[in-house]
Amino acid sequence: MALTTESVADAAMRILSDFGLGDLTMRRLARELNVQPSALYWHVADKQSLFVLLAARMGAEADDLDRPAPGQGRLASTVDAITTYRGVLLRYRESADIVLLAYSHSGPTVLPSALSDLDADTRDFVIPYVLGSIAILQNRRLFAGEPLAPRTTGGGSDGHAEASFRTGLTRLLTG
Amino acid sequence: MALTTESVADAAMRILSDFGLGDLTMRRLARELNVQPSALYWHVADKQSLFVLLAARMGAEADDLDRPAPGQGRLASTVDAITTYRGVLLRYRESADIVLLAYSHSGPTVLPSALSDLDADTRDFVIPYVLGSIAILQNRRLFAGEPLAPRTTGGGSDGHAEASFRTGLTRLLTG
DNA sequence: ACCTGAACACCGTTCAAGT
DNA sequence: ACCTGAACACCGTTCAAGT
Repeated sequence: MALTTESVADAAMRILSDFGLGDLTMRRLARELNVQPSALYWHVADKQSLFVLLAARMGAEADDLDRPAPGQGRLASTVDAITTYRGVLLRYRESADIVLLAYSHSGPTVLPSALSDLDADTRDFVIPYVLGSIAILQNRRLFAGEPLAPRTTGGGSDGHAEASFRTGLTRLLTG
Repeated sequence: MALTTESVADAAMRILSDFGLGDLTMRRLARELNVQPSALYWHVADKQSLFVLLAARMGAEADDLDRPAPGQGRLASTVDAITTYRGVLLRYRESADIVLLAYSHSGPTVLPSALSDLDADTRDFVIPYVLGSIAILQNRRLFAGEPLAPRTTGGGSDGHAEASFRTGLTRLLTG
């Protein structure tokens, strides 16, 4: 049952999706793993670099989910892939705050390829839009306070919010 | 020298612009004001509602600065006003994180009129873009770590970052 | 009405020491 | 190599009690 960087990140992902960012503390994480808080620092430099790990995982998760529909233009499949990413982030409570930090710190490597493959100029206004939209949505949910929420974990669409997201995204991508 | 909600907010703005969000704690704030931490809670409900106060101040500050240039179209003057707001936020280290929280919590009232006057549908993709862009820029600066930084406090333009910001903004506003 | 003092229940991180 | 134990320097918030 030895600790690894992976097992630490796994536990962190679970805490994040089940309880949120407020409960994702190094001490809580250690408790969950039945070790002393100080043990974590052997496997991870500090909390910030744990965030980078988590962000990269969510990016990879979106890449895995994303098999582009055939007979689709470049624009449409990019919009779809980014929307898939949005769906992934929405499953991890305040993930957008984490990704925002991690991206500011480590650059596009923490993002899914749908975003990191864009040319640098496009990235500079698409990424803020994507992360900003999700962050606001997630913080709104946080304040709405769902103590035992009807978490729509099902793959269903998001309704108006998702449609609006796609509209803005399309405007930014069609310069 | 009695404490007021305003004097608390004033001190908080000073700490934010001089030292950043990491130093903006209730205890530090109390120390600066020569009172016990508990004294603050008579004037402000909690830290979150202090953030709402700060966000509203920055919105108002942008409104004050903004005298629209004559002979300009609606689009151009909106872009200018929002760019002015961006300039205000950039003077308060990690302000975008605060405004993001405050906006998620309290809605468009904490924003400058250039943003709150937009119709609801436009707001839904412009505001995430604006706050996301500034948040990323500010966090990048934070990690770049300027212990005794050459803070470009002068009113000079921001170069590429500002130009890119305006481009994206224009795309979003011209549906 | 406005503030102090003391407490409660926490944080992230470091580091000698153990195995 | 990997982890414990103890410490350091903090947090936000509450609440009885003082003036």
